[in-house]
Amino acid sequence: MSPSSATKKATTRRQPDETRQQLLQAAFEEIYRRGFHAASLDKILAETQVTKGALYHHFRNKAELGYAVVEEIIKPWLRESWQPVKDAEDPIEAAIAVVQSRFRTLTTQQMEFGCPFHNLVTEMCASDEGFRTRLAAGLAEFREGMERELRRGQQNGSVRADINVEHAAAFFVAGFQGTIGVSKATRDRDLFERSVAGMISYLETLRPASRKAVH
Amino acid sequence: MSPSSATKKATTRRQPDETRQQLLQAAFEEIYRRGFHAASLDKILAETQVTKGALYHHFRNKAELGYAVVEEIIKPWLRESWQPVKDAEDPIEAAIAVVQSRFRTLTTQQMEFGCPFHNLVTEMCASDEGFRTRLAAGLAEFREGMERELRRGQQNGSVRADINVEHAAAFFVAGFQGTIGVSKATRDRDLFERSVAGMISYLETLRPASRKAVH
DNA sequence: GCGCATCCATACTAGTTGGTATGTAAGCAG
DNA sequence: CTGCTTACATACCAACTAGTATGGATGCGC
Repeated sequence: MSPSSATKKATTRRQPDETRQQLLQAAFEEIYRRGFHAASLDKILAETQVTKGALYHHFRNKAELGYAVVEEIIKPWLRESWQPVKDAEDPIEAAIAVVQSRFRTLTTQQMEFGCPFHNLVTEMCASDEGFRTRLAAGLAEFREGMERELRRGQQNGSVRADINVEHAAAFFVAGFQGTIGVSKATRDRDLFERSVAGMISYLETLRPASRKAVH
Repeated sequence: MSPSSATKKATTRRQPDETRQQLLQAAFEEIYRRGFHAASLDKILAETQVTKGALYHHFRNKAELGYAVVEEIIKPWLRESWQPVKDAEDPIEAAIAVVQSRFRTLTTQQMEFGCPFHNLVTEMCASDEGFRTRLAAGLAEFREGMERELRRGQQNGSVRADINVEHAAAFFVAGFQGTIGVSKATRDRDLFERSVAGMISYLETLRPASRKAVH
């Protein structure tokens, strides 16, 4: 609009990669806030100042845009979040740290809108196979990573040898998703903290008795 | 359709209560399967053979219809599901039984569409305060009931005295919601079972050592 | 400079949505 | 039977949706 705020309108040059990234980012925000169905392409275009022709040049349809958001934004973010657990020698300790960090840095807005990954799982998996397979793969990656780390922990003695890592990993993933999901309804920070405390207590039960309450 | 199955078209009489119930039931099904946003009033009307005038006579708008579904169908169902825990002298035992029963009776369709309560929490809480307050109240009822029962269990010795019941109840509710939510994406019955097993293991840790592995 | 694929802009459409305006028939009170 | 409220029925609409048709500009290979 204003000649001074020249983004790419003024430079008149074409930057397809940047255009695509802008669309992805705006689509992520819109989907995160309103859900995929309610997300409006027109709103995304208005936000990015990109035209419909450009959008449909980069993405075949709305679903493909959503898939790209999952693959290129949400999944990498999920991987990054749990990276610390992979690098730690004590996976339980690291998992607790990630959970606590997530709680401490949780903004009001994040509590309001929940987890972008989990939101899409709930909304889209039943009606769209393209979303379902991609999201299921993301969950599997998360869960299998947790399994691996728990096994590693069993070998180095930081995780009890008698627990079933498959059960524990599956329930941990579910408990984490559920904790954020529930807090979305209550918007009660204290309640969220209690659930987190419950989860941490659970994680503690996975450690050998000798190591309990170390942190 | 068939003249024998005369509902209210043939009897030409007016049955407002029944009409309302039909609408609620059909709305529940539609919302459960497609989510609230994607749920189409026209589809609900086509399903029930009720006209738009009738619908808007009974409900002011789509949101009010949704609220009524929550209050009159979903919440009572939630209460009923966990009733056994309230009547049992060993709440952990009872909770495990409910969870296991829920797993055993889970249909393919239920795994596909998830938990109607949790679906609405995820989809609507951020954008609609009417839904949020109602759903938060339902969750609070569930959680507080669990707290009560755990406290009672502490008194009669079926629950460890040193656990924090507020933490445990909050995490249990979250873990349960999360378990069903995750299974919606994976559609993997074995994985769901693993998560349930993980949850049961967690519940076991809430019992006194003397009572462990009783069931 | 020429040709061509990539990249984007504008205008438009068909379909669906929730919601409303208006009319009418049932059924109870009197 | 009269009158009024409840309970519907029909027709319609404005808003919005994703998606498309088409035209033009950019920029790179040659």
